[in-house]
Amino acid sequence: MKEKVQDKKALVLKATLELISEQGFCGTPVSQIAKKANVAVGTIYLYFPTKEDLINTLYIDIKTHLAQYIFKNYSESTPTRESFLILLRNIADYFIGRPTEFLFIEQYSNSPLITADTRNGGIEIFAEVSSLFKKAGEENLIKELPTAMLINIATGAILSIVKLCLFGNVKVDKPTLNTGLEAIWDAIKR
Amino acid sequence: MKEKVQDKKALVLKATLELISEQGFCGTPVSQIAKKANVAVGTIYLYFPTKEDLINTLYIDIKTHLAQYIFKNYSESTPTRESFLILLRNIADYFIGRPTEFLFIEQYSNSPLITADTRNGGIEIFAEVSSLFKKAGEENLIKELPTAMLINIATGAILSIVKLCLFGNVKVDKPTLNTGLEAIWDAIKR
Amino acid sequence: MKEKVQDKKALVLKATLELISEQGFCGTPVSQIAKKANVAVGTIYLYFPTKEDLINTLYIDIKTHLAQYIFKNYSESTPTRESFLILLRNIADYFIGRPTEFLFIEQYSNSPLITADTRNGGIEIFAEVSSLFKKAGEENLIKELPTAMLINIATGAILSIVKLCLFGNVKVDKPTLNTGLEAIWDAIKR
Amino acid sequence: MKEKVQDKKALVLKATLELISEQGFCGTPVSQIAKKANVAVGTIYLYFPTKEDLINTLYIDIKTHLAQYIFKNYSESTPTRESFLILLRNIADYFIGRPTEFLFIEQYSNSPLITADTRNGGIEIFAEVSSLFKKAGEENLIKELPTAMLINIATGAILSIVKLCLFGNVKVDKPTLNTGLEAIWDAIKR
DNA sequence: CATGAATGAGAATTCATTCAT
DNA sequence: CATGAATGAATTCTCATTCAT
Repeated sequence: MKEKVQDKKALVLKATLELISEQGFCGTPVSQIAKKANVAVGTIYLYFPTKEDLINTLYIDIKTHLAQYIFKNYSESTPTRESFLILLRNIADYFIGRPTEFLFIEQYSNSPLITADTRNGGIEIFAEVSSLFKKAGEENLIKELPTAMLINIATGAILSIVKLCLFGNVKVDKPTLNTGLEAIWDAIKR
Repeated sequence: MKEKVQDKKALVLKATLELISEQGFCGTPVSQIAKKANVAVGTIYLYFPTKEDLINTLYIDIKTHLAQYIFKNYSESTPTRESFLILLRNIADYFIGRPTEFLFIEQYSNSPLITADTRNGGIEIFAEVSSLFKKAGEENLIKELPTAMLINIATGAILSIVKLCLFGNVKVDKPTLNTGLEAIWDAIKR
Repeated sequence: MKEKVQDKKALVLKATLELISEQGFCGTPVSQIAKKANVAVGTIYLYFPTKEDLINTLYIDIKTHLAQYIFKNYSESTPTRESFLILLRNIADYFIGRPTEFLFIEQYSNSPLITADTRNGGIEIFAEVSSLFKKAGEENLIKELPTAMLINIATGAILSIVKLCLFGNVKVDKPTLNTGLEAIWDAIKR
Repeated sequence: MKEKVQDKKALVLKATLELISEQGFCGTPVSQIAKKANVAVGTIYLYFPTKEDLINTLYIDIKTHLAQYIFKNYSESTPTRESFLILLRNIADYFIGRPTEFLFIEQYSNSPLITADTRNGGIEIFAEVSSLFKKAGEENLIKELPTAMLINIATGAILSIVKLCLFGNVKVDKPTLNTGLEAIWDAIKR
């Protein structure tokens, strides 16, 4: 019974993700989402007060999911550089395996449709990542730049690499990708 | 008389840019654009067949403008690394001075609203940049990675730095920014 | 067990009355009635085939209740004028003590939502009142006007007085009210 | 040009009045109003921000129109009783010639759809009528009751008489109507 | 060229009603 | 009897686009 409910909600979110990342927010009527989710239009409004709410929930869900994924195989005891590369690789893996999620995030993280609450809400990756940078700083491994800037350089670069892997004209093989990740480290390291 | 025409067209594009980057495409009716541009609704359709066309034109305009701006102070004879840094700095300068353009590009470069033609059209930066990378490759200065990947790393990083400068919580001063740009070079360089 | 049933039905009718007289028919969803009545939506449809039926039942209920109330302290043997004033006072008392019922009646007695059946149905006050007017006529006490007109003058006036008492800016005290009722008699009397 | 505009607005109001007084507010979709007014749906929203606004405008319009009509043949110099009867007759005439307006007013003057602003807004009849009652009071012609109560008695009665004329089973001829109006005076007079 | 009133297709949202539990 | 999740028809309202002036 309880599973059924989660079922419908999840079906709606899945359909929304697929349609909206391909057609955009205004390009996809709620009716189409309903059809794709095999659900009545009214049912959507049973779980989400608004079409905008749907997209915000989706955003949070993906961010949360990503946050959990990012720390796979990650341990405080691992050497800093390696830790860093693991994080990068996890991000890459996550999105390369999920082109739709990637497109969605790329399109909507800067959209006015995403409320400030949503953008800042959800699980916090920042703290953990910051502590890694702090450790790296203490070990004199990285440049003397504001952590925020280092983080931005790294995330900007990694997402751009993912974009290349997913939609670029060239095929990126594993070793090339790895070298790419290491290049990001080179940007960060002292 | 010809200037007047260009005047109206430009006014419309300006209004569109400002409104759409703040409120999104579906969040801004054509009527609102008309009001902001001090122009009648019908006038807009004199210059642009479609609302979508408006946004696509805007996209091309900005890309073109950026392309011109990018090669300021750039010369083939300048040493490679310096050339590279000049390009990065130009990109940064361009967008830091134009937050609205930046927001617009961030939101719409991955949007289904931008047609394939538009995305690939306009003035070509790629050729010139590629030749710089080729030169750098011949000089053994950069990593043995596909040029596309190096470009993506660099552009991803630089845009992310711009985002930090424009909307981040920390203020980024000139020297910090410069060090950031150099960090990007570090990612690229062998 | 039977009482329980009546209980739920009554709860629903009570909630309907309160909500609908305040928010109007289209302003109050069945779901809201259910919530206010502490009952499931489906339960309402166990007792009433339709939302419209709900309002019609309510209308009949109130009319019936009023009809019973009207003849309090009324007796054929009482002098005509006094009888008349008793009826007026009973109507006033009934509604002044029941603002919600009053609002409901005022709003819906002329509404197309109330079916002809409902409007004419229920307990008949008319017969008894008519016979009072007939008696008054025979006693040469009242004007030579169609009974219907006399009745309309009286009911129009009394309901309007009630409205003043309930929602007017001035407070109406007992003696004033009584004088008002007597004024209505003055309209009727020869 | 300007007339055309007023034309459309007026057409919409007329259609609204006719449909809504017969079918009720929720019984008449905006689309139906548009059809009856020979106007596109969007046009309605060009003049009225909301369906509710439509009904409120209508209410004000009718009240204003009535207010103008009420003082036909009315003059301060006319003897008080006659003045009073003229007012009553004007009200009767107005509504007997406009059954639809009457139905509308009866249905909506107590409806929550009519905002407080609307109910209290528009042209003020009250002042003029009050001064008539004041004069009557000074002439010792009327009962010592709050003016508000006298007014309510009179208006309640006259509207109820109108209802009888319009929808009652008996036909009311001119002399009968006049006697009815005089009966209302009897209620008021000392 | 410029205008902006008019259009009506299409979108988001609501809500009376049903029915499986 | 009671429930309330699910439905989808119907409704309000928006807005891109047109066209007569």
